Amino acid sequence: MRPREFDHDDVLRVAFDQFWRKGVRGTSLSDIARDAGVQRGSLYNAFGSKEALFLQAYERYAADYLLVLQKALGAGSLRKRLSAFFDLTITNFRSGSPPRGCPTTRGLMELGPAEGDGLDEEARQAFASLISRITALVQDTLSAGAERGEFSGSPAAAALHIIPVTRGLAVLERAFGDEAQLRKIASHTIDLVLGKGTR
Amino acid sequence: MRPREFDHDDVLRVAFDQFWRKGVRGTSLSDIARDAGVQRGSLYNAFGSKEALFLQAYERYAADYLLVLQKALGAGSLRKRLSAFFDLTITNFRSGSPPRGCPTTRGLMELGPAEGDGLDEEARQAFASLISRITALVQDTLSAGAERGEFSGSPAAAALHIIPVTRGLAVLERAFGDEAQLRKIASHTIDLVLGKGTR
DNA sequence: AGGGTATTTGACACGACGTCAAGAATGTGT
DNA sequence: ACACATTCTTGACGTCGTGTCAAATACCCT
Repeated sequence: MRPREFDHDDVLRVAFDQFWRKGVRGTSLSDIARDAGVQRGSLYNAFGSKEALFLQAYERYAADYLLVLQKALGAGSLRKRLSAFFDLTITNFRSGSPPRGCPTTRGLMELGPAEGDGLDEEARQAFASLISRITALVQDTLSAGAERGEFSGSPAAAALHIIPVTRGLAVLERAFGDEAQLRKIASHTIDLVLGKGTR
Repeated sequence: MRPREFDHDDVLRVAFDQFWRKGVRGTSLSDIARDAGVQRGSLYNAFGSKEALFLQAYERYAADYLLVLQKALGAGSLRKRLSAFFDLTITNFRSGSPPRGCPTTRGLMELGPAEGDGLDEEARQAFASLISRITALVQDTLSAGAERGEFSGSPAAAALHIIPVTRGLAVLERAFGDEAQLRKIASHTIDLVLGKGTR
């Protein structure tokens, strides 16, 4: 066996950085190869295809991101936890300059189920999986809050409400790029869920 | 002058149908040309570029969609109007088989601000414009409801809350394809905004 | 009828994805 | 120590998509 001349994880990191900044369709394997100091053909040999490379890079990101979220949601009052959740969400897709947006949301729209290529069903599942896990995390947080008397509604219903808001924030970020607006919506949503509504 | 051999609007309709089903990046001008019975070069001559063609087709869609929305939001109690709004939203991106999703959300992620090409700022503006107009429409609906005593909160704040939810629904539609879930979230959001929260 | 003008048409350049065969470098068995 | 098998690397190739250009074409107008 001939050994690899590059580090598998390094390539994954370089690749995801590009995918995040320029989108999957907007990033060519030549770009990644140049940036990683690897020949394009080696990428095909090691990962199989552009989509497979993206998926591996994305799974890495998703696992890391979940850990960060989990840590941030583990302390403080329920309000503080929800606040931290939204803050992390917004900070995540306002990172970089220009802001890189939400890779999950963007990926879903770029690679999700398409007519013809039945291939990207696997991609859809990867994105859906991260969203599901985040939903579960938020729901657990709400449940814990309910047990401590900080919340008196249905954790499942509330989580099912919070998640689409965060997905919507990702869309609005890209449409308007107005971080203050995002934070306003986030804080308003927390108020609504916790019971200090628009009334 | 030599007259056009095809109908400008026909091409726009055919093009948007393809863009909607397969995404902008996933639709080639050859596809559109074949489907419209036009030579590819003629499209470049008439519209300039793929993105310009998409933008014209999208503006047509946006104008039509706004009219439909406006009509649907014009009658009934506030609750009925909001319900009609969400229903139309969901029905819109559950249309077709497989469901075509939300062209605005997908377009934003496919064509929004990207590193390098400063060109698609125009596209971003088109998407943002539709979202803004829908926001204004919802806000007006809430204001009218407030005057009639059906709502006692801030129309601006409530609209700013409802819109990201609809954007989030577009994302979840693509991630899970579960229409029942979307409708559940919608009805829950109405309850929250109108004051029957999770409490 | 004829000239000007815009449209059509096909060829071309370029870049991207993906495949393939041939070359190169290492571990392994004798 | 040497040869072999196995994997990685490298460059060439095919295909498809975007966009440009010049030549051919068909119509309107005078």
